[in-house]
Amino acid sequence: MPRKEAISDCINCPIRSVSIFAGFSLEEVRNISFPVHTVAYSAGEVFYHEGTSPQAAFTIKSGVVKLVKELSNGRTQIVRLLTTGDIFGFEGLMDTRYHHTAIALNEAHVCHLSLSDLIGVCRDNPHVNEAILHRWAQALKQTEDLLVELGTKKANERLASFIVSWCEHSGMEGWTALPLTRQELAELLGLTVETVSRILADWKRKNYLEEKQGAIRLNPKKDLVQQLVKITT
Amino acid sequence: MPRKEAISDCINCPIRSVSIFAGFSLEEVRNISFPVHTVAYSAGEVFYHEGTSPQAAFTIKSGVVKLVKELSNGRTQIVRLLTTGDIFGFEGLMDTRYHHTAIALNEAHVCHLSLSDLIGVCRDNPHVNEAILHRWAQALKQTEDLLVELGTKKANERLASFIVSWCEHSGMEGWTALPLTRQELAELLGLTVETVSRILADWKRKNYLEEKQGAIRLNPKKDLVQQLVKITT
DNA sequence: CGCTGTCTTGATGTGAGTCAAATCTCGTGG
DNA sequence: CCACGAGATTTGACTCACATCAAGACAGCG
Repeated sequence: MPRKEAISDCINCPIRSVSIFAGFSLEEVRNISFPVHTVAYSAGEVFYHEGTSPQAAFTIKSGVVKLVKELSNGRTQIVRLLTTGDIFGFEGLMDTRYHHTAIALNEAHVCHLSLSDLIGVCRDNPHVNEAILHRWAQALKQTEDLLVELGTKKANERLASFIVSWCEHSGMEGWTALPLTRQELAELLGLTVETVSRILADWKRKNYLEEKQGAIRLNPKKDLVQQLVKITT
Repeated sequence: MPRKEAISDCINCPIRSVSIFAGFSLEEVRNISFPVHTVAYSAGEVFYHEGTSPQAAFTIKSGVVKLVKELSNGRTQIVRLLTTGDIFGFEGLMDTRYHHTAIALNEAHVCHLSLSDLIGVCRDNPHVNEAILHRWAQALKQTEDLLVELGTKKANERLASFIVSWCEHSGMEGWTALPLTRQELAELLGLTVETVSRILADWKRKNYLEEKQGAIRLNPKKDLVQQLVKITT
């Protein structure tokens, strides 16, 4: 799997303001003392496997990444979805194993941060430290929200609130890329492919939403979006 | 609700070694510059409500605490169970609202740590900082594990793996206190009271486990414990 | 253009929710 | 110390949402 690599231009990084270096001055960014590489991964490529020994952490410049846990019996749960600005693999700072398998859902560009380098930065720089703490908090919140979905809602409610929040997250209005297969939606929401397919097909028939090669659009006629949201409660 | 309070004797604290002050020298502990109170809560008492403004964080000296999230429609999800040595309310360090409602499941003794005091300690002391980061990581892992349970397993499997891990957690062999009502087991595992009751009744009939006023014991005859674990996969 | 994998749809089974009632527990006050 | 009542637990009968099994229809790609 030949992968494009390049030294990152941190100074002009478009996501610097949301990265863990957000608190850095230009000066400090310039002084980042270790190499940061931008690496391209294509859909389906694995960043690392659950249980293996952590070498690196990543920041997403573009693309969508899933973190999954797999049971011995083959059942799979997507634990978190990550997009631009999100970081992953940082459990390597605290633990000797990765907690999930990380896989790109589409063409993704990420910054590769070697953990051995990162540990030092993290220790020396309170900004980074705090930034990382914030990310953990955020991840926990996200995970808890998903937990509540799975624990308290039924199939159509889960799907509705996921779709709606996914579309909102990316600005709403118009087409939103949704690089998840039915299978993956199922693995995220604790359902089966068939159930997801049926519900989505139903909504398309009812004109609640449209779908077009990996992108969806909620029908702007308000009451239809409401239909979805209201299910959510 | 009259509640017993007392200034904590941090030096001789039985859980100091697992607390966020674990890395402190005796000297440092002696110098903790703010008052730490030990407070007793009785079963059902609320530490704080989701969405309210954080005033304090807590460390459990004894007892069991549940963190719950409630939906507008009345459905409730227990997000995490906490026991001796665990901390909660620490999202107050990062956010302006508590993320859950915290409730004592039985008589509980906790150390009350004022957040305004804690912020300073946290900033000044890398040990504490790291300890807290560790707790976040731990909480995330725990939550993810529960998420996987809810997303991939069926009723009896969820209940089995919860019971087994709960018993293991507290040393196994013999009776283990289980201060959860059927309702609460249901709210933890995304089930209904009736389902929990039925499964448990069934296991008791089959002699997989015994129950006696808020305590359970897995039947030591190995194959029966195995029954439970094997369901778990 | 055929193949492979994804998606849709139908038929059927069943796990678990719902509703309702009987029974058990335990704390309270007489 | 016992009786009472509120809440917790159990149990049964019934329903329904979702999983499972099994074909087709439909891409996207070599």
